Amino acid sequence: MVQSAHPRSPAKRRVTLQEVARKAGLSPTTISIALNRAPEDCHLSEATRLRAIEVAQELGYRPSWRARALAKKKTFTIGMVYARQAPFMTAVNEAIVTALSETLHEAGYHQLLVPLLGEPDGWREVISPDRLDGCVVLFPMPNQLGQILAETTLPMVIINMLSDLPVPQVLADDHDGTRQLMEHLLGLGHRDIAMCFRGQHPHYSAVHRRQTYERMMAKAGYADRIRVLSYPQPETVVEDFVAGRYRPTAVICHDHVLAIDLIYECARRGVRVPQDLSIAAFNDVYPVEHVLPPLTAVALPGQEMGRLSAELLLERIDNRRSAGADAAPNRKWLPQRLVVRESTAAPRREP
Amino acid sequence: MVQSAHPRSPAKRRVTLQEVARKAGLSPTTISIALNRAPEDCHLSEATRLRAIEVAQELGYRPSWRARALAKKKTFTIGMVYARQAPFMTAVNEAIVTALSETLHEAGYHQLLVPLLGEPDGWREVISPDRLDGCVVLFPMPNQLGQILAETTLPMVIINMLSDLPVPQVLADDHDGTRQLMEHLLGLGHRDIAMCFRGQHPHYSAVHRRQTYERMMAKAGYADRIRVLSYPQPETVVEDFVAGRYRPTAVICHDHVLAIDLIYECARRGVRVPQDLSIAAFNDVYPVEHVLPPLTAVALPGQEMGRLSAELLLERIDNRRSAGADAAPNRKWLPQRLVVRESTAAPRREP
DNA sequence: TTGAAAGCGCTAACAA
DNA sequence: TTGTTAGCGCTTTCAA
Repeated sequence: MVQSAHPRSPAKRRVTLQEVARKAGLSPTTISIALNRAPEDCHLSEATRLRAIEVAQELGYRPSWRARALAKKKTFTIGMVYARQAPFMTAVNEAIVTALSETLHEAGYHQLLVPLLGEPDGWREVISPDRLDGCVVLFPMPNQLGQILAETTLPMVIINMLSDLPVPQVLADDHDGTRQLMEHLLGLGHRDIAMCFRGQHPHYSAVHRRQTYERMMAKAGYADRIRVLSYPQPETVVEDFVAGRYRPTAVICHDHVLAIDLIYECARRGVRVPQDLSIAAFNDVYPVEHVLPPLTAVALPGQEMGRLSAELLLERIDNRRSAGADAAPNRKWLPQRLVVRESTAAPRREP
Repeated sequence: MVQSAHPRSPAKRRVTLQEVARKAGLSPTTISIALNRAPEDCHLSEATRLRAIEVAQELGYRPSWRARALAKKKTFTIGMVYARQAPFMTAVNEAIVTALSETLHEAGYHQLLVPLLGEPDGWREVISPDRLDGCVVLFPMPNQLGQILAETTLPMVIINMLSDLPVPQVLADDHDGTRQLMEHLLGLGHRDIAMCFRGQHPHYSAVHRRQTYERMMAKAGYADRIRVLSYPQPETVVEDFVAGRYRPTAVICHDHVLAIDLIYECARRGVRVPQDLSIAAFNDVYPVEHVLPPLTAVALPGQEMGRLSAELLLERIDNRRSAGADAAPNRKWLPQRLVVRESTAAPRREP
């Protein structure tokens, strides 16, 4: 059983353009053009074009990604830069990353995970035009990253963060989201509305939500009822409520985790939601719809943010517009959507 | 203010090895060796070695990742291969991916996202030794992927799935996890224990959990009380319970989403957990600890799975052992951990 | 101990 | 319309 040199695994050597060219009796250049250029703008005789394609097919030719990357100075790779652990799977980022994948895939790009591990010098190594064609920066952003981003010429887009860098920033319109939520609550007849945070948040969403909350309370004539709670433990809110120290009729939570903790603390202490207290949250992600009662929430436009980010990035990659090409930050505020569920209702009539 | 040719952006041309060599009065080869080899096994005079490093430093030399990839036939990139999946699965994958990132990072590797979008031919393009040094396959795996994996020589590891491919598979020991949970429930005095699935699951976890459940019920003398529920809607379980059609004292849910829906349906219908019914789940991920009552759950060893996968992969990349080098699947079963919380308790005494 | 030369496999400017 | 010639920037024999 002489198996002519390949016993079982034919040791699959790569077929190169050279070989296709030789076999076709054409030059590598010609093959390259025939294979890569669209029929219309490839100035080759139809005969040679087809012959090139045919021979390539016949030999099972597959272009070498590495060689192409070197020659074209392009890796068709976009870095997903993030500090937290695997945020690309995290609830809020999931929709963003999924939409990014889809849009980038259509354009022939892949995503490289760039978790900010180890020393900043290592970050610089990968956040570079040599390794990537562009990058997307996700929340949160460590301080030392700013310097690196400022120095590179790599095209980039910053998602869900405010930055002074002169690059596109895709953001959620929290002023409008909060306005919608406040209108909903005010419309139900609430006057004692509190806003609740867990600790400090330098994030723009915290600032904007708070600003609009306070502005709308004032505009509705309830300036004296403004209350921004910032407890380390959500239990405190319910304890105060039960003890009668502070009894709002509605609480807006800065995020879904907080709201879910609060809703369960209410259940535990016998505070009925929404009869005794309405609860609303930001971030319409699992499991806000699966708790009792299902939460009214403002949804981050994750899909739109992902798609727009990809488009902005691809646009400036195509235009060879690198970082620093813009004079100022270019901020895109995307609208949020209020999803009303059972956790908010009209307050009980005042005694 | 004559700024000697660079107004602000010095148009940063890349510094090459050639240039460093010229400036140092040495050859590119020497510089390359001085920079990349460890001092001990780089047979260069200490003087030249230091000179090379010094000049490289001085010129701000950074090796070209693309050129190196071409020359060394290595991209230091690992593909994360996954199909679009139920959102709740991402929570389970998060720990796995995070641990993978850390271990791979230490070894100098990055991760490329390989969502299985578009046509399988496109998948083959990227799941290739030209583009990647290895890949990790995550659950679930589309049928057409099997063929591609079987044909490539790319080193790989399959996570949380059973496959006939002769490659390493990192799995959770569901027999043991279920045993722990069953011992917990039987120890509490439960006899009418049901196991609940949402629809069909070809996944090994469903099979193993069920097998061990049935085996242990039988061994405890409750063979006649075995009940495997597979309702499309979890409400049905609670409806039956309330109507008295079937009243188990404990239910084991195949996943946390199901358990949370169930716990919530119980609250709605007035079934007290755990007094009337104990509920336990698989997958110890958010928010099982944040619901009322917090759920007893079996934790998938995500971190260990991620780390082991990375190690197995790196090992066979180093050994140049590619797919097909093994004769049979190499399955690693990692232990799960039972986390007891408040959703399980002793059943009420029988009337 | 150091360097010359030949790849790695493709693309792109320029000729023919 | 096709082919020639240089790169792309580094690594790696192998010779000096």
